[in-house]
Amino acid sequence: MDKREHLVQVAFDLFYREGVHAVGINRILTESGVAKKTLYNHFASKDELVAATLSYRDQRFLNWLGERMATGQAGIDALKAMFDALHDWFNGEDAGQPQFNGCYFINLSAEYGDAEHPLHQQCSAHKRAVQALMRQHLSAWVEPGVLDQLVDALAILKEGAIVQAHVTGDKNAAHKAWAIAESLLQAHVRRED
Amino acid sequence: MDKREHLVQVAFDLFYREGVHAVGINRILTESGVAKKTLYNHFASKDELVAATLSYRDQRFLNWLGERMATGQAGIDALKAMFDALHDWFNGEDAGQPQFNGCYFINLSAEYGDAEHPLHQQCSAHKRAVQALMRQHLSAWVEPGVLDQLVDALAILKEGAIVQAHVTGDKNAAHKAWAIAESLLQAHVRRED
DNA sequence: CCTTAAGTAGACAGATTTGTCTCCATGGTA
DNA sequence: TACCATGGAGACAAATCTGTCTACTTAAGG
Repeated sequence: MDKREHLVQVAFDLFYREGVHAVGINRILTESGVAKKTLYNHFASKDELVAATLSYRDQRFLNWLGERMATGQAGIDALKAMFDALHDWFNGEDAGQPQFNGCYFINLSAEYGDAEHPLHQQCSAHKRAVQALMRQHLSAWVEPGVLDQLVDALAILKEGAIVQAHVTGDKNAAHKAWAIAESLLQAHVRRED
Repeated sequence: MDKREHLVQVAFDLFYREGVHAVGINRILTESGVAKKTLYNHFASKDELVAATLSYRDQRFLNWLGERMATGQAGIDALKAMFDALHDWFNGEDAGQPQFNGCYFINLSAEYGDAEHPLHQQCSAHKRAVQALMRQHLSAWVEPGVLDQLVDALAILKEGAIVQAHVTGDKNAAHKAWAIAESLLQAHVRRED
C-alpha cells in the first residue's frame, strides 16, 4: 500500500469533483485514512499535492486516450476514436474514466488563472501533450502543409465539446464536434497511393 | 454612488481574476471601501453576491457582443464580427472588456461543478443566451433545417477558442475558430434571391 | 426639528484553513 | 537485541473564513 499514491488518488477525486480551493487538507486525510504527518512527509505543501494530482491525471488521461485511439484504424479513424472516447467519457460509458465533471486541466486553469502560475503551466503542458498525440496520428495521413492547422482545429473542437458538455450539459457535444472535424479532415486526407 | 452596484463590480473584478473561493468577503470590503454591514444589507450571503456578479457579467457581455455583432453587415458578417470581438478580447484590444482571464462562466462552472447548483445553472443559462443571439443573426440567412446544427457548431468553436486562448495562451484561437466557422457557414448560406 | 433609513467601523463568534509538532506503535535491518 | 524509518492520531498555532451585532454618523423627508 503506497501511501503517496493513495493520497494522490483520493485528492484527485475530491479536487476534480469539488474544486481545489473547496477541498481542505483535513478532508483528504479523513477520506484517505492517512495521517497528516504522512501527507506532509510526502508533500511540502498543498500546492505540491495539487501538482501531483495534475501529473497523475495527465498520465492516466494520455494513456487512456492513446489506447482508445490505437484500437481503431490508423489516420482519420484514430481521430474518430478520440471523439468517440470523449463521448463515452461525457456519458459515463467508459469505466476507465471518472464521472464527468469537465476537464480537470480546464478547471484548474480557472482556479489558477495567472498564466505564470506553475499549476497553470502544468495544465498548458498537458494540452500540448494531447495535441502532440493528435499530430502523431495525423502526420502520415494529411498534407504536411496543413498539419499544424488541422491539429489546432481539432484542439479547438475538442475543448469546445468538453466545455459544452460540462457547462450546458450537451452530452452529444462530442459527436457534434466530430461531424465538423470529419469534414475538415476529409478535405485534406492524402489519396491512398 | 450606488453601493450595491459598486460592490458587484469590485467583486466581479476579483472573482474573475482570482476565482471565487480564493477571494474572501473582507478582501472585497477593503478594496471597495464598503462596510460589512452594508454588504450583508444588500446580499444575504456570499453566494448571493456571486450570483449578482454573474448577472452583471451576463448583461454586460451580451450587450457588448450584441453591439459588436450589430456594427457589421447582417448574416455571416455578424458572425465574423463575433469572432473578431473574441480576438480583441483575448488580446486586450477592446477597452470594453476586462483583461482576459478566460470566460467567467466557464470558470465558475469549474468551481461549482455540480450541474444542479444554482450558480452552475446560471452559467448554463448565459451560454444559452449567447447561442440565442447567434441563432437570431443566422436565422434569416441559412437553410432552416441546418440552423440548430450550425448554432451548435458555432458554440463549440467559440468555447473551444476561449479555452485554447486561456489554457494554452494561443491568442490567435479566435481567428482559427473563425476559419472553420466560415467554411461551415459558406456551405449553408442561402442564395440571395 | 424629528424620524427613519442607510452607511461606517470594527469587535466578535464559530468554524475552517494550512502547516508544525509531539507522542506512540510498528516493522524491518544491522 | 538495538536501532531507525515510517506512519497513526491528533493537539496546537496562526491565519482566515463567513456572518452577526453594537455603536456611531450622515442625510433625506415630513
